[in-house]
Amino acid sequence: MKDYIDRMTENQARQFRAAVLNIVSQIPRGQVTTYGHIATLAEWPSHSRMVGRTLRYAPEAPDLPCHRVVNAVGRTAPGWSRQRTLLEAEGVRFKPNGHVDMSRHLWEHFD
DNA sequence: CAGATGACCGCAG
DNA sequence: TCTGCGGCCATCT
Repeated sequence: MKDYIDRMTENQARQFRAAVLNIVSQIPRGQVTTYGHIATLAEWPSHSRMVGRTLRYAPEAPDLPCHRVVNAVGRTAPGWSRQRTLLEAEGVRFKPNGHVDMSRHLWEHFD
């Protein structure tokens, strides 16, 4: 049982952000992954919210496919309708409820 | 320094 | 399938 919380030092926060950007840059075209999964791959589980923050305030780099990141149920980022357009252009299918068909496009970072 | 916020998550109901 | 709620934790007010 966890009776205390590990807090990030500034240096760890820097590495965390770098790891997030690195992971996102590896998402294959036509596939998506989740904030929580990225946090886990970055070795900081439970920091899914920080992943979202990192991407929201990250500089819009052309080589950073942050549009391939959705939440656990496949919902796209609020206030960014263009994300769906970008994904559909890659062949990503959306279900009638407006969510990405995760069973078909979820990227698990297989090596 | 206390309370609110969010590109989140998972479990009920 | 959808909504609500509690938990989460760095930031913001």
